[in-house]
Parts: sequence; C-alpha cells; structure tokens
Amino acid sequence: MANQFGTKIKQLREANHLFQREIASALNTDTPMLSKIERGERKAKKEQVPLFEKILKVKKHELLTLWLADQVLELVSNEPVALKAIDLAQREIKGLTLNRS
Amino acid sequence: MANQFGTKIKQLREANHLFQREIASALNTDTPMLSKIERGERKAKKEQVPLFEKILKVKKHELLTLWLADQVLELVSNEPVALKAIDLAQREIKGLTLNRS
DNA sequence: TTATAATTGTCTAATTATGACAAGTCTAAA
DNA sequence: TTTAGACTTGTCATAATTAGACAATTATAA
Repeated sequence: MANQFGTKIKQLREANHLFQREIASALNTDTPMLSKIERGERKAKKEQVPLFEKILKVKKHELLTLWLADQVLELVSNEPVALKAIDLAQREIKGLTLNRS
Repeated sequence: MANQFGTKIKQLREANHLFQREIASALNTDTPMLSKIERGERKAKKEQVPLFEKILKVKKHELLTLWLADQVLELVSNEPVALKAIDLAQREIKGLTLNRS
C-alpha cells in the first residue's frame, strides 16, 4: 500500500539494465533486502536514498521526494482527517518557509 | 519545533481549569509525562488522542488532526522538498479517496 | 516556610526496526 | 529434467528507538 519509491526504483533499475545484485552491493546490502524495498515490504533508510539517486542516475532529490511522500502516506492514509492534517502541515510549512525561495 | 498538539492541549486544559494531575490520571500516566507532551518533548500515543478529546471536551478528531499534522511536520519539515512530498501525498490520497465524501 | 503545580533528568523495560541468511520459486537454456 | 541465475519469502537474533516510572528540582503563591 503506497509504494511510490519502491515502484520507481524497480522501474529505473530495469530501464538501466541492472540486476538487484548490482545495486545491492553498491548499497552494502543484499538482494533480499533490495527486493523487499522494491516491493515496499521494508523501507529504504533515508541515507540510502541519495545512493539510489546516484546509481540510478536521476536528479538529486527526485527519489527523496517519493520516499518522503511514502512516509507521509503511511502516517495518514487511513485516517478520516488525512487531508485536513496534511493541509494543516502544509500551511505550517508555508508559514515557516516564507523567507525561502 | 512544531507542537500544535501539545500547545492546544495546554490551552484547553487551562480553559477547563484542570491540573495536569487530573488529565494524567484519566490517561493512566503521570504529570511528568503530560508535561512533556504539552511541551512537545514526548509525543502522545495515538490511542491517547481520543481520550484527550473526551476529557477536554472538543469534538472528535479535532485533536487527532493536530496530532497527525505534527507527525507529518516532524517527518518533512527540514527537507528541501517538503512541499513537493506533501503535495504528492495529497494527490495520492485524493486519488485513493475519490469514492468517499 | 510550607504546599501544590509543573518541569527536568535519568534509568530500565518494552517495542519496533534492521541485518543476515537459509530456503524457496520462477524462468530459460541446454 | 536438470542446471543456473534472478528474484522472493520466511525467520530470527540483535540493534536501535521509544515508553514508563520515579526521584529530584524549580516555580508560585499562600
């Protein structure tokens, strides 16, 4: 349920003609773990996200965005007030971020 | 940083002329814990949120919304792509929720 | 001061997450 | 029909995180 990150990883891996083994070793882990990450059974560690971005040749923060969205979804997706909560958080960030780009 | 829930709890507690002790005992915890929750040093357990709502006489889900927003903020608030990630999650929920009210 | 409310700090226990690995399935080539 | 490679599944010990309990401290006001 809600696995944008893993789905994308797998897509990109196949597009780049890589085996799980190759990515796994670059991340210092094994293929069972990568398999689980792709299927959303386990989550990638945050520190691994930039490594994925590098190996899979996507631009910085692209996968981070998906990874974060997954975490947010895991948190709220079964809640009756999910959208309200997200909206509140969003307003808060916009408020706290007035000084940025 | 980002403690909408705790802040609101405290406000409501004072408005209702309650001491931490009274709320704490109703939640089966102690005042140090409640103090920490109010100040955002610890987070309330999700199961406690409806108890707060009852004791503090606010309508169902009102505090849950704040509680969830805090969790979301904790997750994304320091990220460069915070807003993008939230936006993605939001779209996803809207997609998955077409069939609801 | 004394009493009450609230906060701070710390320590153990409970819970949850992670890593590692054995064993399994699946597919295709021989 | 067996061999090999890619991937998946299941389990389990351990690491890491979080919670609960409580003593001690601070703050405030009578």
